[in-house]
Amino acid sequence: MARPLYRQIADDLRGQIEAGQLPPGARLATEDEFRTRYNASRNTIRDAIKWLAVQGLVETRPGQGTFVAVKLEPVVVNLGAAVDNGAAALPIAEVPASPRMESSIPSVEIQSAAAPVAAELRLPEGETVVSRHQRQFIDSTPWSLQTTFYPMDLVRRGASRLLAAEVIAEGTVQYLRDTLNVTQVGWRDKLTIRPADANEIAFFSLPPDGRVGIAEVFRTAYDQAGAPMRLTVSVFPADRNSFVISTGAVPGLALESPAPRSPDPVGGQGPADRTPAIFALER
Amino acid sequence: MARPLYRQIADDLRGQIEAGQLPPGARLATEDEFRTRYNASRNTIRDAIKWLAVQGLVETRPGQGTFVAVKLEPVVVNLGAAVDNGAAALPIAEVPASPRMESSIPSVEIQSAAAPVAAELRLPEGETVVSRHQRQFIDSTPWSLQTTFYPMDLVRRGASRLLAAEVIAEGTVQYLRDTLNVTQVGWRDKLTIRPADANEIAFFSLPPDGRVGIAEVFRTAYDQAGAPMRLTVSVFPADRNSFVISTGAVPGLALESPAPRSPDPVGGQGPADRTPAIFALER
DNA sequence: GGGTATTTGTCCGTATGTATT
DNA sequence: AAATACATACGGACAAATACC
Repeated sequence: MARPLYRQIADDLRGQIEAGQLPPGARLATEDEFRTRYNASRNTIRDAIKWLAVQGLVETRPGQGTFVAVKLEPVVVNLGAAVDNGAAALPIAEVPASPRMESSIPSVEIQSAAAPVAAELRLPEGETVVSRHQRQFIDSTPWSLQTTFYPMDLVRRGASRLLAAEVIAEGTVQYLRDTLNVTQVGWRDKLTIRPADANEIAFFSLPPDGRVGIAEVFRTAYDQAGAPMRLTVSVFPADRNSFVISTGAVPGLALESPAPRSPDPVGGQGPADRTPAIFALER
Repeated sequence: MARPLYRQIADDLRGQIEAGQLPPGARLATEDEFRTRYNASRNTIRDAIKWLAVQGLVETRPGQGTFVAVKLEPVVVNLGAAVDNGAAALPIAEVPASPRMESSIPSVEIQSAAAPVAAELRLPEGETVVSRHQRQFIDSTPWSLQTTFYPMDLVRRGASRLLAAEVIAEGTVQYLRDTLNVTQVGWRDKLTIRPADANEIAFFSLPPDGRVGIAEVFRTAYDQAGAPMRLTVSVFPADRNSFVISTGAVPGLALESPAPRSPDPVGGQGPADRTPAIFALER
């Protein structure tokens, strides 16, 4: 047996899909039709289709049939300088009006820091932290889950509004600078891909077999003393998001050629704390 | 039927794995043992194991058994300012000596630009480009595939060494500045997750069912005129790499507190063109 | 190297359940 | 309610990969 039969069938179907004979959204033949077409048993046909399904090439819908997967237009998430440099400095073209992002009211919890959180905030494991969790939507469809952790010490020193389950209108970066003279001078983003958990599968309506990965962004922000002041963890379904980082002088996404970005010291202005990433649809 | 039997079995096994009863690397019982333990048919047991395998929780090895997957230590890929700002400015701790990266000799091709390449380089589709492809290894294990595209115009104007199938020792950024006075002033990285293709599965020795995604980084670099001068596409298996982006003043990964990064205008120094990402092992 | 036992992989057939039209 | 189509579950047989003697 050179290649297993179900793989030969899968490869044949893959060829038809990639050649465009079966465009995205098209319905494939039924399992029974394939059974006679390929002279194979139904289970073998199902193995072939499952093979393609795991790779995200097709999806099956009970009672309806099997369909060529539609490629999702990726949402572009900006990480790095172009974003948090202050909204005023952004070329307007990078913030289109059409897609509207909404955030849920934050839910606030007092937690003991798990190991990854403690490590990023340089706290002993188990230390008390404030967690502010929000769900984010684009055009009412779930887009990301976001949790920000603050050391409890900030609250003790007077930043009591971190405990309020409501949006801090001026942004927590501004609030912490006004209240405690704690200024955000930079941050580090770490992006990792990992399998989705049950919560994420439910919130994002992902296929239940967990084949769609999750992009998890840890944003650790530092104050003027070089100490971590917050950790924001954002998660996005990996199949519908891209992440862009601009460094140095980069022309805008739009047509005009902007002036090279002046290398201002990066301050904490802007809405960096409310949304760790400004987004833009592409194409 | 509340939940399908194979899912109940899978959930039971998942619980044992997450509770640590079955540590990473441990061998699970054989299908036959599970068959009696759960009083189910072999195919049902296999469905349960396949469900876990798609999620990367276990892996099966013919003739040997089923094993709890070992989580790979992620390699950290730096994107953004900290890297291309010039190697001399890097805290030494970020470039550990232990893991050694090797690159293959570049293979050079003259190609007609596919749509994504043409779009990034702002060329008409089908325009001629030079492609320089390299395979990269860490400690002799495959780590990334990298292809850089240059507009053919650069060669016509005199950068003929782009056609040589050999490493350009001083770096192509330096070479293009010396030869054509084309200076790299910035770049944009775009990271996308997509399924692995057959080539990538073979090179990286990924599980053949394509459940491991690929992180694809498009780095478009711009010259002093704001025109794209090169496009580097790097691909990494998504299950064993993290990506970090530092913005503003960020303390080094090590213990010492470095001086806040001075906002120098970003030049094209350093090995940015040979390796689009400097790496560091973490933990 | 060869042979054998073990274990997973492939393939078939059948019956019944569940979701959708 | 009926028909259609995929999902679950069982059974069996043989192939292929691995380990061990």
